[in-house]
Amino acid sequence: MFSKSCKYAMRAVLFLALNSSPKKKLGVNQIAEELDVPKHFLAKILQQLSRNLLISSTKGPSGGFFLSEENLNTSLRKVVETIDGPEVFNSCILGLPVCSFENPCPLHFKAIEYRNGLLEVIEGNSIKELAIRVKEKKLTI
Amino acid sequence: MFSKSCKYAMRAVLFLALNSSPKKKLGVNQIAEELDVPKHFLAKILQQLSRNLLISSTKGPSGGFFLSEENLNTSLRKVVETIDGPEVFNSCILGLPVCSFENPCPLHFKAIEYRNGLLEVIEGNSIKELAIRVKEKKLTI
DNA sequence: AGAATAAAAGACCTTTTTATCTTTTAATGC
DNA sequence: GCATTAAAAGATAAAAAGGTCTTTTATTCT
Ligand code: FES
Ligand code: FES
Repeated sequence: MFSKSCKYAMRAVLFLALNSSPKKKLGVNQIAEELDVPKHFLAKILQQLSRNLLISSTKGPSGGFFLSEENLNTSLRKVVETIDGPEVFNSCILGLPVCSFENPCPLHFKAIEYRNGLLEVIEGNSIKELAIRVKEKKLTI
Repeated sequence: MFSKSCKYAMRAVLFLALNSSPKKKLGVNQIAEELDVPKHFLAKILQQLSRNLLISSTKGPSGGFFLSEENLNTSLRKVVETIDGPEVFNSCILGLPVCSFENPCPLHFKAIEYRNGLLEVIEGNSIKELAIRVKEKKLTI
């Protein structure tokens, strides 16, 4: 479903939502260590998210990555689509050139159900809301 | 979710279920052309399935690939697991080292629902049954 | 201004996946 | 037995994904 980059991205964003703020920025090192992902690779991903204004960052001493209020109020779907492209939620699970109700593959209806279920979670909630849920339900990221 | 190889494999198997029989074998060329997939690549995949006894084949003139009655009565899940490995339906959608009820990620429950829905289709039906459904409902493969 | 810090950017490198091409082996029909 | 056919097998190559390292740029603090 999601590329590794995308998985790292989602986890990092949730981690930032839970552990950073405009006055408490985190360096790649900390994030990478905490999530146990390769740090240079994560840096690339975070830069990409930053360029696309999905996360915030400042350089220099006491700089780092964090989520602004605006960042917190967007959906994880944007993060996913920034990394894996807009087609992730729109392509046939069997690889047919188009996924449609008119020309469904044998897995289409189940697959759609699934995709919609996931979208419900990552689009129906803001990053802030997801982070709250993670904390309350002690979910792992 | 599935690798390209796996997608080709699933489609090819369904295609064989619909268009071949022990007395009507199909060559890679025909299958590849019909499904519009790279033929040499498909050949490799079919060989792998054949080695694992999920499809049948004979060499020589009037040889080709086909499904035996036994092949028809197995599940697509075996095809999937032969190509993509047994972990496809068992790994965390966010890439956490383990996927479990005890340590769920934020997408765990929705993801599980999805996976189970897909499994229902590809494990709850034999390849033969799936093929019948494809024909009746005019599904695309 | 200058030193220190941390992200941004860019150049590489490695591995895996996807794809192609060639040679070998087995079956068929004459 | 020989020519033909088609899969099996193997070797190679191209592309994409994943990962590392180095240099540059911006910021902060002294
Ligand atoms: S057509 Fe295959 S998932 Fe929609
Ligand atoms: S823990 Fe992530 S899908 Fe189960």
